[in-house]
Amino acid sequence: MRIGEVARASGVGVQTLRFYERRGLVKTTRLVSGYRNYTPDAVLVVRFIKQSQELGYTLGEIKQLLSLRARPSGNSAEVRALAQAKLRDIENKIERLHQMRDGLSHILNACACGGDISRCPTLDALDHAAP
Amino acid sequence: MRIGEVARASGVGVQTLRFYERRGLVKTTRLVSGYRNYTPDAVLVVRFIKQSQELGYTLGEIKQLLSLRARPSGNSAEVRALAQAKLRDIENKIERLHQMRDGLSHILNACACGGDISRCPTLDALDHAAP
DNA sequence: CTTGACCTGATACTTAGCTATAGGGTTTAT
DNA sequence: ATAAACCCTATAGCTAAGTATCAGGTCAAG
Repeated sequence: MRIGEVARASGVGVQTLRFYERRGLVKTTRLVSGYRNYTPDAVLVVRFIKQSQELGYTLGEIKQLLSLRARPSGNSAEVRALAQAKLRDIENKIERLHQMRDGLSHILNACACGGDISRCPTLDALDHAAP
Repeated sequence: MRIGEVARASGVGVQTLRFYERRGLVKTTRLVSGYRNYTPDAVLVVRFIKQSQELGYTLGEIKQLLSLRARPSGNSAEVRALAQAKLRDIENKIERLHQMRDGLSHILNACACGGDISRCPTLDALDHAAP
């Protein structure tokens, strides 16, 4: 695939793809013309990058996550430790989102203010999301 | 509380607090001297901001989340709709994190590669996180 | 065999979210 | 009453992550 195709399929601009390549997030080969040649897998990688960014990861962290997928030969203990660390991190985020969700859904459902949030007596609910 | 106190208690710099005030995220009153006067609540707000950022929210979105807590008089239907939208957003994030977690924990546990990730046959696991 | 859509690298600009600096006023302890 | 530790505004600078522009090279269709 060429760069424009990948851009359309993954919903980013071509500049962004070149930028990701410079940052080592997406690999390409080159045609004789100099054109970048992407495998269809690149589309998945780019979508993964975008998803991860929305979940609060930086490009540096995402590069690490992608390296777990890239299967470096040897040194599997190190890779395993990284995967474990990332797993803990993800579970941490999930828990904090649960707290936010509970705070918000308290406002929306459990509270006895009859739908009128402006007169809700327990609106410190969101504070549970800020421990 | 004065700005330095709030900064220490919430783990950010005083510049950051002044910046948050300009962006309308943290309210203050002023002493005759011109010094900012914070309520202890500001510490919770700042921590909430930091937590939310790590979960992928921008300051603009966080301002909206905080407005749910600020109890604007009247117009509760609008506030309720916003809360509902944010709730959906949070549940969406939780789901995507679950997918990432499952992909990663597959690598770490369920896979029959005996701990050697570099020879794991099903390492497209992470792709499930990139739908 | 040229036109238009595509690609190249290099460079510069933009936005978000801070962070630092300059030049000064306030408060508190000695 | 003065030094240290705090505060003020204003302005400038920084990093991350793009986004735009320039001056060209490539390729498929007509």
